[in-house]
Amino acid sequence: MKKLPDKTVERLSQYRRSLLNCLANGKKHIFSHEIANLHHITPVQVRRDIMLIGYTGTLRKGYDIQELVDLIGEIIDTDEGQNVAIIGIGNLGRALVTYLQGKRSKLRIAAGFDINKDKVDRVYGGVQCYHIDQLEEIVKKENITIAVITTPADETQKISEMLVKAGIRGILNYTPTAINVPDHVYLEEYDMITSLEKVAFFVKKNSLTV
Amino acid sequence: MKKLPDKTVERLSQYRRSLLNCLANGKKHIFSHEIANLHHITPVQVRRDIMLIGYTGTLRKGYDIQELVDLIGEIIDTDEGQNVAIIGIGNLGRALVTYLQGKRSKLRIAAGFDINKDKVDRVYGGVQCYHIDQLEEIVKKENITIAVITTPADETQKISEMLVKAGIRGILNYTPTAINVPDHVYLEEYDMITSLEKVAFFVKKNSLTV
DNA sequence: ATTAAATTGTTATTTTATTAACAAAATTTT
DNA sequence: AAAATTTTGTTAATAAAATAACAATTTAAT
Repeated sequence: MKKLPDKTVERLSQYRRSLLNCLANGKKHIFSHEIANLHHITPVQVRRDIMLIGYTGTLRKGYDIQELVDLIGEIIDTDEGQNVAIIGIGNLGRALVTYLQGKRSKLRIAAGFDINKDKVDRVYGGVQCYHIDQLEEIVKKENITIAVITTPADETQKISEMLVKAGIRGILNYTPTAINVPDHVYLEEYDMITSLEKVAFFVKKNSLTV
Repeated sequence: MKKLPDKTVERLSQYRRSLLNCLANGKKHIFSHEIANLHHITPVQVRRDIMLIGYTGTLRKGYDIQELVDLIGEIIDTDEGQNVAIIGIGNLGRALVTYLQGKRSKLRIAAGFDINKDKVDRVYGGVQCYHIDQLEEIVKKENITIAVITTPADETQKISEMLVKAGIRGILNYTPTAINVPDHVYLEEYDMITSLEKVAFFVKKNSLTV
């Protein structure tokens, strides 16, 4: 398979979620424009994404939802699934646990980590919380490959070094501080304040031009 | 001012945050490559962004941090600031309140909304929580222009219609369900599960090719 | 005083992502 | 049975974003 564009990967994940929804409602087939409407994008983009993963629908009947879901699964997921650690069991960490629960995903939150003694050794939404010092040990034991950093504090770079050392292969960083990781670790960063300021900017701009 | 690219707006917000940090540490000037290092991007991109907002540094001395911060503020912020509502005072909503506190931002979280009777009329991190039925009333009273949807549930489209009706001009949607809004409302959507699945995909891919 | 190094600002190029265009085939309508 | 419509798959065109290239200029080094 040729290299999938970043954005296509993101959209495939989203398609799958709404396709699972359709399946749950007893729907069997779907047209590109239906998928497009669910994600307010164009039907062409949907067809192009689907083309890129080598699936073909049937003319005038659309795509077989189950087949498409399965294929997206083959592309995105690993057979055994992947284990995720949440670093920082604050509000955001707990929100993530909630969001993932019941999503019959191949991603399993296998552990949480914190420095707060009150949180360590407790269970949050079914996730055991360990002290950050146990990181390496637990990452090995639970075969964790992915970490989500949700600490509001500014220890981020230090934490990321611990993660890399422990053998983590992908990091999703929700901290406002950007971090540096070696090439073999995939890094995705997202900053909520920036998103909010972006919305604010475009609201301001629209107000001016209207 | 010519139209700023989306991505430039995002980066300006991020630059400002680290520049404020520098200021707090007593730093007065900064080079493009220093800013670049803080955000692991290239110096060219930094210079280009700064060029687009019409600021010029001094050769061999870099950019005056205070001036740059002020200019970014002029571009992103409004003079009076903007008021934000959080829809859904769950974990994610509370995380946002925490993240914004003490960030001396022009964005003020003016109200929270929920349907849970236990949450209504309480104060979370300094933010008063109202029942969702009071939305229109409070939005007018507090002059709220921006809403962040952080409900995990699937009432999203209905909520977004309420927001539009109440006069909201920009929405940041953290729900996994995409929503439709009229053209005059700016919409930004972000899906945490998708980000996580994206990381998982690239971790898998790297494992295969290495 | 000359040369070398560092740094900005800007234009040009390349890459990535989106949208448009359209042929091919299945179905429906006339 | 022929024509019209719908829908896919794919190539071509456009737009957006990132990177490279490089002139201009200041400072530092020789």
